[in-house]
Amino acid sequence: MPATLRDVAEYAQVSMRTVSNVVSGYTHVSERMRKHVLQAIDELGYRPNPVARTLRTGRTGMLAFVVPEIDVPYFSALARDVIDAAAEVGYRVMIDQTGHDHDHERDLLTGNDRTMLFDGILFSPLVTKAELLEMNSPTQMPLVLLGEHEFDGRYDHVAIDNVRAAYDAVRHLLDTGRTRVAAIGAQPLEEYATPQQRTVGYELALREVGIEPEQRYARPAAHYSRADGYGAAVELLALDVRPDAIFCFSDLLAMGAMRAVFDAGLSVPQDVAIIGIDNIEEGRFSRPSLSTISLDTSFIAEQAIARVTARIETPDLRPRQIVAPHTLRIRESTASIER
Amino acid sequence: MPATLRDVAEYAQVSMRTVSNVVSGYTHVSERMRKHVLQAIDELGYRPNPVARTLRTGRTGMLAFVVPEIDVPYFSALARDVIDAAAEVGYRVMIDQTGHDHDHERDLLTGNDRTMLFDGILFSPLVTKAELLEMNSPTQMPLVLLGEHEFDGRYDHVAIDNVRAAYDAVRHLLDTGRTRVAAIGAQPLEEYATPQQRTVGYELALREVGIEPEQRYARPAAHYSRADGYGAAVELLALDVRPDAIFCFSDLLAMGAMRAVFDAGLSVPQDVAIIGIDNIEEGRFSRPSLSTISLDTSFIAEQAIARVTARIETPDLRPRQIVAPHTLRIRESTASIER
DNA sequence: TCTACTGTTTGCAACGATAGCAAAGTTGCG
DNA sequence: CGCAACTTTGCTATCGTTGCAAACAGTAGA
Repeated sequence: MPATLRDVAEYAQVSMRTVSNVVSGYTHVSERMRKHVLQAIDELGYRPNPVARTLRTGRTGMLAFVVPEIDVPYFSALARDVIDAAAEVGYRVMIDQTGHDHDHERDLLTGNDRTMLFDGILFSPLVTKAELLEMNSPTQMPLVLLGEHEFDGRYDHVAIDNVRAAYDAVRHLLDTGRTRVAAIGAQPLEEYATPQQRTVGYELALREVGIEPEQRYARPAAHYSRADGYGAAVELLALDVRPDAIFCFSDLLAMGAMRAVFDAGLSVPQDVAIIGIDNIEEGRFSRPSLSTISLDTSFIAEQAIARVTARIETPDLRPRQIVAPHTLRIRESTASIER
Repeated sequence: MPATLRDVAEYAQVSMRTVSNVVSGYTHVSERMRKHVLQAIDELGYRPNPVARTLRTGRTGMLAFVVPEIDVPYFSALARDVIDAAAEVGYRVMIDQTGHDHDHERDLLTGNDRTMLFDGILFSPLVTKAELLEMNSPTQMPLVLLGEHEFDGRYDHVAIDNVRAAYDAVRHLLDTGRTRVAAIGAQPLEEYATPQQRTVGYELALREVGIEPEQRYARPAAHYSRADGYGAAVELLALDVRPDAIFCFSDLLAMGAMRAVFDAGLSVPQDVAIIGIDNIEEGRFSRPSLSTISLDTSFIAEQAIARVTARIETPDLRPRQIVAPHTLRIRESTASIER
């Protein structure tokens, strides 16, 4: 049974209020009293109960970082930056994995769950646009969306310019002399904004050099996993006119695609160039190393934290859309080939 | 301002007590009344405040999964299984990254921090043995250690047999005809149990076939990262008598080591065989694919959850040490070579 | 010496939900 | 009609902490 504030007060022969003042660093406490109380605290091994404190103050000092799958390298890398950025401003971050579970996401947003344990939420959404719109309203929990951009201004967002990022990637492939550029990661459902936008960028770059996008070169991928990348690439390589480059919507897809190329007895980048998006560390050590679009995750994290903390202080801020920078990282997987 | 129990009671014209009975599924409530109250709850959008409930009942329904770095694939994969296993028994899991920060770990264990927000902790520790022993005592928070085994029976553990796992890995290298087997991952500080035990297994396997372990073939690694694996492998390859196999204490080290071998103009497995531990997905898609010791993470997760929930119910259980199975996964990186 | 003021300390209530208890009201059954 | 079982209620206490305002002490100025 841990010691409470009351125990300390009785033990030190002072009022609970004074003990509380000492604990929370209230200014008007004499040095003598402070010492006295601190000693009592120490002797009883007292620790403030954060639950009680939260009930009273309404603040938990914790943020939730919600992702579909924490074992996706991009998310875990981002999580790390988010945790660091939050620590800078005195918040702790708990990671919550929704696991492609719409119900779980809905619970979070509707406050069905333990949401009130957090002061704010950073959310990398999976659910559809329309659904999201109505959800957060009942709780009014400060919320910042990461990675999605196409919601109509009702929430704060931090994300890259997906159209531009895809354009830059494909443009790079074209610049190295490839002409049959395939894509992996398109989504049939139009509720998912990110793949939509990346598809737009992909087609834009192709058309700009006079190439009409071909339907059969655009393969869907359900989960942005290595396995999906592998499977999609196998299909692409089986086409009668094989692509000479593949733009993958994520590095993980690209890792799978690379392996599929090798298993087909072909070579990256000689036969097929490959580029991804995310700049995960795995791609720097792979063979060949993976060209990619690098997202500035620490920028994203810092902006998101700044935004959510601002909204905690001032709930009625106007929502802002923040665009994070991205840069092309050219590595071995898209090396130019002389013919 | 969210609705409270009192609001619901007033709105439905019933007592708070009755509302509480409905919410918590008390038996003696008529069907009519239940419907009536539920409707009021729905109309007001009432959600029980988990903080208040926790303060009253002492239960949060949440577990903390504490890891040094969430962006280490092994940890994020384990996190996933832990979350699933916990969901099975009605608990939610929050991931807490300590980031090699001893203070943070200490805070958690001493209850300095927000520990009381959780009913129990699953802990993949970083701190030294001696420190750990004293820490948890003040809080008595149910605690299960993952991945470490050498603490003297004061806590529940779930971990593989590290000596045996290392032995199996090295034995496999020897079986494929390699004789100069190096290791990456030893730790100079003896407080870290896992590397110690893996070193023991490594040396055991060597001696068993009459090879005396050489100091220069055992390289330390501070962080079990790709970069550390790369650096250590570069050093090994620069030796006048180059090793023909490398046993890495983690798959991540192995990925770095593989890249170092290629950068030195050599080949895996022809010139140097490489094996790791963890069986991360990355190693199934890498080129060559990585032989490894596979840990049964879902077993680890299930056992850990079973243990911590049991301890939540019955705090005075005798600590148990649970050994998780491991299996050798032979892939391309240790293929036999004919000479 | 008395007032004014700053600085310290305290008592009470409240945060929102739960639990125990006893009593009051309702219904069913013989 | 009376008794028992079932429902519903009001009241009060509790979890541990902090906000508010008042009370108290001590010192300086008039």
